[in-house]
Amino acid sequence: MTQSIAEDARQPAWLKRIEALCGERGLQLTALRRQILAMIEDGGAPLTAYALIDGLAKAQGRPVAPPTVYRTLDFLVENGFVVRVESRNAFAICDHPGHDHHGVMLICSRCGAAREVDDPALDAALLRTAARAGFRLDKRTVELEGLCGRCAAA
Amino acid sequence: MTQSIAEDARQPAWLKRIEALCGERGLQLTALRRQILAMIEDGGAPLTAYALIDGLAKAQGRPVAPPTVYRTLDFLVENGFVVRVESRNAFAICDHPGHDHHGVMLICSRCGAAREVDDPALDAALLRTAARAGFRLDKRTVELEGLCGRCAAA
DNA sequence: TGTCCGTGTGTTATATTATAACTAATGAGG
DNA sequence: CCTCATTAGTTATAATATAACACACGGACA
Repeated sequence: MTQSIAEDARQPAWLKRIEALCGERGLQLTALRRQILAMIEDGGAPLTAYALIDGLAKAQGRPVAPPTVYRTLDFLVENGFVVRVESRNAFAICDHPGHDHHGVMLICSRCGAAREVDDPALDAALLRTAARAGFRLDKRTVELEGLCGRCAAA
Repeated sequence: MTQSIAEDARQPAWLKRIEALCGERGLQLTALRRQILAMIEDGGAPLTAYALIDGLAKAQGRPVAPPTVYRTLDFLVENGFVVRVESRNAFAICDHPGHDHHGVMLICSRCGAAREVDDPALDAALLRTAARAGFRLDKRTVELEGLCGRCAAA
């Protein structure tokens, strides 16, 4: 209601993008969904469902049951706003929301940060690999673990 | 079971390979480890730890506690004889034991079968992606889900 | 105006996946 | 024989995830 123009203007790009997509698709970006998106974004690294459950409980001053968070994560993942990091049982903001995310997740084993990069050449290589094996590709999980530039320097 | 001596002599290639590696490295391929390898191989699809626990319990006629199986899986994975399929919380025989497995796992969403393929071109693409991001790569998790040739035909 | 319905959230209980910490058996080398 | 290292067994519990049902709320529309 009293949302100032200034605040509106400072809305991060990723959130604007997601709001636009929800508008287009008739999806509701509720308070809970926003809150969970914000927690994931702020985390600096992928967060587990239980980290979100705990954070949310703290923020709300009362316990939050797992299904509340898992359902919200399902929504966010299904709609491509969040990516599940399989090798960590964790969740990260998707850098290319809307598109089926063909991104590669680079996960630093030292600082825990995850960065999603999109690489058409790699993508093409994946498609060729699948095609050569006679495989009809639906979903990709590409997660690379190692040291990010910053941690490698240190 | 009609397991003949002839069959023994024809010990499957994967098992021979693993035995040889254990010999080289001074590792013990114990009965439990063999049994779990065999169960995974026979499964036709990656097996979860609890599927192994249940199968083993049935085979031995008495309960088997999780740590027994998880420890064995740790050994097999650490030594590159088995691969963990992250997107399924399951375990599959590694097709390239001994080498750090840079394989790609192709998982059929219909029949559940998983096939590991090695593709140098894809591997090179992964390395380039990591290098371009200033990332020192340690470990790869590449899992592609879709329909295998057989299931796609049906 | 009221009720029906779809969507989102809350609640309770439970299933599934995984590990910590300690004990016991076994076998190789002194 | 003793000692040590490795493997496996046992007990308890932690961490991750889902099923099933109840409640709230707002929009469609007779």
